[in-house]
Amino acid sequence: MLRIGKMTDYGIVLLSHFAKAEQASAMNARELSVSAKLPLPTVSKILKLLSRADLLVSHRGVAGGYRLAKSASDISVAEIISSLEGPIAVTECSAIEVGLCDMESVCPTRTHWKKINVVVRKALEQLTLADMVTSASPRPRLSIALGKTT
Amino acid sequence: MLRIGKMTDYGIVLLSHFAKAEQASAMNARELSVSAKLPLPTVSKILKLLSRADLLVSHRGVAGGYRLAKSASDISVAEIISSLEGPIAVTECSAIEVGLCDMESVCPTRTHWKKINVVVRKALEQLTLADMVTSASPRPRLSIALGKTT
DNA sequence: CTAATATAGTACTGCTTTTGTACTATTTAA
DNA sequence: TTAAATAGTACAAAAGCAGTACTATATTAG
Repeated sequence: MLRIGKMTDYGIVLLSHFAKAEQASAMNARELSVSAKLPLPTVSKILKLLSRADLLVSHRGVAGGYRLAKSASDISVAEIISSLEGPIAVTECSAIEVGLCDMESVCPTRTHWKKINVVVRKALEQLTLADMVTSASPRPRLSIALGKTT
Repeated sequence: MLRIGKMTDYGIVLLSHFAKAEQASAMNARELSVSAKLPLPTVSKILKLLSRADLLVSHRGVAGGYRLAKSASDISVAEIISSLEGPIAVTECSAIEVGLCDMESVCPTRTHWKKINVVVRKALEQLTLADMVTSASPRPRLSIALGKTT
């Protein structure tokens, strides 16, 4: 089913709130919890992760809060996913390097994941937070050209 | 982490065996279990699913077994994934239609998943089983052009 | 016609992952 | 100095998935 976690779902929702009110510099976790109707601890957790990944800038203290670290069109969906769920990889054995998976000698084509990952990651890098907020473009026109190097 | 289940992993491995020996009409579950070094019950389960999805053709009885239903270049990775894990969708609320998710009024951009799904699915439809078997093309040259309809 | 072989279907158990929460520390401004 | 807000860590509960076993059905061989 190619699942991405709920955390990423929430993350995009929260980031969308920032993107829509980009002028309002700072929003704190409680405000967002109310406006997004998500539990506060969960919101805090996600905002934390997003700021650690430099998608949000945090400001602590009394009048603190979070704000978008860069323009919504400069934040790719790939970035959002990898900050909330780790590197984009379809299975463990292709996240890092070759040679970790001890079954590599057994299965002749465990390299297939690398190919799949490349395709998926490229696709997600094209989508930005700005695209997510745009209610227009019901179906983004998309063409993928896949040429082999052989 | 964008996880796809192990079942799909195994499925691609098994299908690769068929693709490599495409002339050998039929292979049964036990043979494949040995050559792929995967547990027999698991192999059976996967082959069953793949044949139900018309990627393999089954033949029961004494000299029975499975064989590829069509050419490896006509089997897309998207097909393989959806036959082993259900429809390709990143979350439940975008698998089918709009209107199921009761939070749709709350979150202004729950439609984001639809956009993400379209991009990912398109990407996976481009990759075929034949690509998986090709040990050449270490990094498939890939260009994605994304134009908005607005 | 019977027996042997192989797939088809179903149901169940254990485990891993992920979600969600709570608690404590640290920073900042009034 | 105090209050407000983020940072960090640790943990418990729940959901999803992997893997196995068992039974039924079909097909071929003798």
